[in-house]
Amino acid sequence: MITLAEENYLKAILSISLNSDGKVSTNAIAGEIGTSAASVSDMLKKLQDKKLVKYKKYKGVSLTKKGNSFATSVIRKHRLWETFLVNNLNFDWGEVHDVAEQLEHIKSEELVDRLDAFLDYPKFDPHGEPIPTKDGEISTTNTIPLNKLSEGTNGKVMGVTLDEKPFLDYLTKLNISIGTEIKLLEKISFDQSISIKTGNTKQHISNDVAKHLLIKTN
Amino acid sequence: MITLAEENYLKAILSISLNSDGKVSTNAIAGEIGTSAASVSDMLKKLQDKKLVKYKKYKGVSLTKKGNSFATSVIRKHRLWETFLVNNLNFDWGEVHDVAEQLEHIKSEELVDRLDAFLDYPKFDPHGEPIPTKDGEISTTNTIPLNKLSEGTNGKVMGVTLDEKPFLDYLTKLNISIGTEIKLLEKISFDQSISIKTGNTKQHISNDVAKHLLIKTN
DNA sequence: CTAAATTTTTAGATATGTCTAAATCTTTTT
DNA sequence: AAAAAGATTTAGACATATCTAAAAATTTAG
Ligand SMILES: [Mn+2]
Ligand SMILES: [Mn+2]
Ligand SMILES: [Mn+2]
Ligand SMILES: [Mn+2]
Repeated sequence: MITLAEENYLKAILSISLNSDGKVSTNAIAGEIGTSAASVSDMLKKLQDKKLVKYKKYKGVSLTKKGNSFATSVIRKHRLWETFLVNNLNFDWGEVHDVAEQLEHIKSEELVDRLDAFLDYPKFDPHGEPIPTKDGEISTTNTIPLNKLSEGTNGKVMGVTLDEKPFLDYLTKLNISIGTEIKLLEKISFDQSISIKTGNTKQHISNDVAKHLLIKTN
Repeated sequence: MITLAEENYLKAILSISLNSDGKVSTNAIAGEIGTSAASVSDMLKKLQDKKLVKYKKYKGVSLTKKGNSFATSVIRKHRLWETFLVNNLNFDWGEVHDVAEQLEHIKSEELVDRLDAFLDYPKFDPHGEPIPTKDGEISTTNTIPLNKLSEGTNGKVMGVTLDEKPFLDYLTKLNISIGTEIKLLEKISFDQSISIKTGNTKQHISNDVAKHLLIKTN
């Protein structure tokens, strides 16, 4: 049996390796989970014993096929639950992440399958993040983070890569949500902050915000 | 914070005290949870420290107001989830208990409220068991266990007091579900087994089965 | 290529929840 | 009212998951 803590470590390792390449470091995992590097070291040994990761001391870690499959399944459950919460229980997109962190650990294949069917096999969650299929496929989209676009480019917000409430509340305040058309007006080289136009209003946002907005250019 | 294990103990204490009176014994809890009496002793001390139970060594335990409120809330969540699983995800009534045992521990008041509204404030779960209201009211029904009825009585099945799969599968095989009209034909004094008539068919069931069927007489 | 800085691991504690075996308390028999 | 039986608690272990502090390895700088 795989425990809740183990699931969270596997998910963290997958998340990190999707946004970087090569082996995942102990410190990166500690940062992602909000725990000490010592705890991570301990856990990596256990995951190694269970053949869920490939781990060489001091050399970082990567998921085995089995580990990747578990991690993907947890992300699938997380995103399906988020979709349910927003679509059916009328939660706001900023309110669902914490509850989904709990629901993702409910163990029942049948439940996930039926929830998926009930939701009519959604491809993306309320944050525009792709929902892995039952057999572990994660669809990739040809989107670019807003901060990587060049000045003058037009595009549409397809998703966000952070689903914490303060961030999403700020986006709501900026009148930005999935589907919003955005034009990148100007990039300030001093701090990489960005001027954008949405509808008829100009706004200015930090690089930290821009990098979490996935844009599909027109 | 109340832990998952603590919630299960409180729920067990409430369940037992609903079907008996006076203090709840250590052994009864151990039996209900499927754990050792030693573990129960340990836990009762912790629950006492948290003011969730009133406990005197060797003298049994009872829930405080606070403990009762938590326990009721867990049962409410359990039954709401079971209702969701049957009504919306097309689970059979025998398949939902184990998953609900997990879902009942998800912590989010908002979630429970919204689920309740989504289900349109159901009063009973798929097994005919009453769903406590948000403020902890558990409706009582004027039903009698089938084994307590006298010969010749007619009635309707309003609920079951056991929701394990083997039992519910057997009921399905007997063509008995909630709403089924039953006539008690004969009680055998030797083993308290019972002859019944449902529709046009006569069947014979044990006392063990009959006692878990709640009947409303016509 | 050494020395300093950083990262990672190990050592030793702590908290939770469980177990078995032994001790103690309570209830039932005789 | 003692002895036996039964219920309950305590004692001592163990597994999981976490932490801080110290040691060791690796990486980066000078
Ligand atoms: Mn999320
Ligand atoms: Mn999401
Ligand atoms: Mn149930
Ligand atoms: Mn039920």
